[in-house]
Amino acid sequence: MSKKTPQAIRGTQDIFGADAEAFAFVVETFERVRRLYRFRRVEMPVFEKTEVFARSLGETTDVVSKEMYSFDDRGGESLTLRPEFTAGIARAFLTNGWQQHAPLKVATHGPLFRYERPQKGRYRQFHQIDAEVIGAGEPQADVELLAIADQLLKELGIHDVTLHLNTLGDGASREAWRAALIDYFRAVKGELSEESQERLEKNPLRILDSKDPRDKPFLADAPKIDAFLSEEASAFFAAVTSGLDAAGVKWVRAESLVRGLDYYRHTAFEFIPDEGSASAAALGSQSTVLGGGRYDGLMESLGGAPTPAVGWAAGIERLAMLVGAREEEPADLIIVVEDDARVGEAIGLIGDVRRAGFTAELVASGSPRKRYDKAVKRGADVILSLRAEMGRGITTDNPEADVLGVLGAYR
RNA sequence: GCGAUCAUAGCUCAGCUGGUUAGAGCGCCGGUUUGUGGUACCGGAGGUCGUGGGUUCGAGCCCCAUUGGUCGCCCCA
Repeated sequence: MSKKTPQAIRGTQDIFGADAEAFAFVVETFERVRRLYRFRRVEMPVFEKTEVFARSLGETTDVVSKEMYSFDDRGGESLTLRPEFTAGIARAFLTNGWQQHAPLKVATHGPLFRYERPQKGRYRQFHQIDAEVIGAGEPQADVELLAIADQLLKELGIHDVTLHLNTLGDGASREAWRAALIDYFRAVKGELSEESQERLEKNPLRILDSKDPRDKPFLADAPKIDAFLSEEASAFFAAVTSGLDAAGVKWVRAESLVRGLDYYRHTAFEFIPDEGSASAAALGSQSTVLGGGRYDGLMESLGGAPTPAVGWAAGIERLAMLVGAREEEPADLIIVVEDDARVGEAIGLIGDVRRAGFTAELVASGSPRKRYDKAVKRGADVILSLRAEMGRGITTDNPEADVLGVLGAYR
């Protein structure tokens, strides 16, 4: 490595070849499925004023307090590279008068940035697909949002992940549950892991997620959200689950599934690989492939009117890992110029072929004698070789290939 | 922020307990062979062994630091 060449930034990736094809397959499939459900495409800025994230995610969250790429621009304003989509979309909903379109179903995808230690399925610049339904307070919105997620995963060929579903209740239910959890765990604080002792102050719901063996004995008897649900909240959850059943979306109840961000209410969910499955092995410790929930409280934190909303996001890199490497498609035609005098002829011909809608590649460099072999290695339906002597220069394993029609005179 | 582990050619790796000019396969470039053919052979380019210090008569190999990769904790998609 030359001293003069700068290295790529830690946690960024240069995606190429079969991996890039897998990435593109995820995005293309998402675009197709999103149209099926009539989610509207939106393009969002990659950066926002820092307060957009600070206010919506909460100053104390890990994301805001230590994972954001924030900087002052030349005018002295603090800006931040988006660490997630939802806050920016909520801001746009308020500043652009998108209320008039409510309930608004939108979808987007693109890069996000988080200053974290990279590991399997986790990067500093990563990419997500994202779907949100804004201004819809009824459980049917949750159901539709989960149905699109479920169909997307199936169309990607991912069948060994399951929807883990929970409810956090409405604001009052959630607060009562939270208080009960704090009481419960505080009583045994000394026996909890260091992490959980800290979580007790910052984010007590997260203790339920703990993998530490010291915490495990206390988890089973911890207070359950179901005991604190208001009548409305529990009716809401029942409507979501029966809607999922009607839609044919398989799910399991996950009582310890919580969200780190405070703005979540009611439905919370993650699609997680089944234990022992190929997808579980492919993802390592980053088990969640798609996650989200209802965030009825968010708009108010940004100064808007109370607005119900649900959404999810999924990591494209993680989905691409489950899809597996995909080979680039071979060309319909490769033209090999074995005689440099015929390069002009080749350029004209390949233009005709491409305008006719076929994929075509030209091999006209390197040792003329090795060009044909190079073409064979790359692979194509049809290889046309232009040599010094005239004569048949076409080889194909597929005599029915449509591209042969364009090549009439060369047969 | 914490921990583990790795870093030799474009790629995948070898390099014995530290000992002369650092190797292989693949790939790349050129040539020969074959001549409708993913063949075989010959040759070539390409490495200050991630970087910087140190120990030693001598370091790719040992020590320290640093950067980066990989994996885990935290957190999260």
